[in-house]
Amino acid sequence: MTIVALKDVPRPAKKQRLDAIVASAQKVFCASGFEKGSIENIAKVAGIAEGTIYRYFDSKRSLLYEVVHRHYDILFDEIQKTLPSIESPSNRLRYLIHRTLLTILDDRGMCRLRVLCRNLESNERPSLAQDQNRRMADMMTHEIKAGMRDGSFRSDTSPSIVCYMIGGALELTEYSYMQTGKAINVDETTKSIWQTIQRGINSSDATEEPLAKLIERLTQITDRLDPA
Amino acid sequence: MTIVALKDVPRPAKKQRLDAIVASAQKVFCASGFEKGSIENIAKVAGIAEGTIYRYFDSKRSLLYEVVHRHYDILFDEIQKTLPSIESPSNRLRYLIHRTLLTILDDRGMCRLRVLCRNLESNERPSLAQDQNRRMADMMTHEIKAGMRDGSFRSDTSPSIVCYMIGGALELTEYSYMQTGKAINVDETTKSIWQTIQRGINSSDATEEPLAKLIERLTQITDRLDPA
DNA sequence: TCAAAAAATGAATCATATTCATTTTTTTTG
DNA sequence: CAAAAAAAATGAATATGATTCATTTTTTGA
Repeated sequence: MTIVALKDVPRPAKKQRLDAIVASAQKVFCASGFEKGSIENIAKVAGIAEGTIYRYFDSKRSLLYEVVHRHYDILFDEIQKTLPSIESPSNRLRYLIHRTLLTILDDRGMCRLRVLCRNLESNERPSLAQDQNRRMADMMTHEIKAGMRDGSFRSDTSPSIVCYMIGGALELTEYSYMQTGKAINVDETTKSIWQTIQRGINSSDATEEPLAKLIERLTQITDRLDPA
Repeated sequence: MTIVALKDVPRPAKKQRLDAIVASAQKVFCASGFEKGSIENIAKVAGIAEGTIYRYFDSKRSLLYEVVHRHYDILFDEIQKTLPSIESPSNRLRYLIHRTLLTILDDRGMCRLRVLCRNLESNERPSLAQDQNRRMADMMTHEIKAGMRDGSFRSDTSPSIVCYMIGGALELTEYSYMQTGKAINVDETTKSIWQTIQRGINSSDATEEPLAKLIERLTQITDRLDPA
């Protein structure tokens, strides 16, 4: 089949065409995966020739990167806007967990692409994909350090390891959702992750209440021993 | 170049040839990665024709799976032998973390293959690669549940999430090592992961020591109030 | 020793990403 | 406005590398 050129319809602006290519790529990659999703198909969906895609992108892979990059940009923009309105490092960290889980649940096709991007063999520079992960890791690390500074987290906490634990749990949750399609209970999962982390790194909390009671008792006894 | 057939050298046994193919594949994949490591090259290293590989394996991918599968078999065999000699669920869980980190540090090339296998697009059955992860996850889950039963871990622990947190932290550590090549401090990392998890899921522990001191004091005072 | 059967071979096939000479459209200029 | 130059798009041709298969070589066993 040959595409009939309607001479009266002007070519779309560069930006528009770029957007169309990225959108088609997202559709095709989400539906068929990266390997099975062919350039031929993407071009067909965008209604253009294969060669045209290569006027906008170096390679199939850089097209994938652009799809994922745009996706993360939207997510991070929203997070940047929300974070300042949340009170403590503790609550902000909890929000990051919760928000990530919402993103995962939002679109199973995108899970596939995110996971793929993370682990695509990157012969290239430090790769865009990793940047995105580091960006989230940096936000988490930032909150953990803030919490350590203001005394709400233990000072012997290793920010990077805690960050790995949270990030890793989220990745495996995403992976499981991608594979099984079984919906995540976002609130429940947030609670589980948060609870363990919190107990692990909080300065006091759990210990505080029973200790306070004991001290109260001690004081009563002391008062009796030493009456005014 | 044509390989000259020396008629007097008999063909190696099937098992031997299989092993040779797998060994060559491991060498080539570790050195060049999966995409760049060509069947042509693997055949050359094994000293056989490309076609021969396809008499032993369906596809390039199933060859990769076999490489990784054998690697995990060796690891799991050793773990199975060691686990029964370790005392409590707590200590066994700690051992699993430590042992995994040792494996990661052992061979950076294999990190590449493990990571790759985890995230290769699997159109196939529940895929071998996932089996291996599940196997480790099952061992961890088993210990966590045992700890909950015997009262050393909190009963409101979510085994799967704790497992994700440990496994995820290990995966990200591996990933980081694979990318940067910066050696992991195995003992230090084990301690960091374990400390956080332990505080997060242990029934008492951290609380115990200060409480014991308080009780000691209380007893002293009571003794004074109530002399024999 | 010779006829099957099994194994190995490597040239041919196939599937796709990528390139590039040609065509179409847009912009510039006289 | 028309023609020339520049920019964009095209899709057939190329390149790469996995996979197949008709043919050759080796082994088996009667």
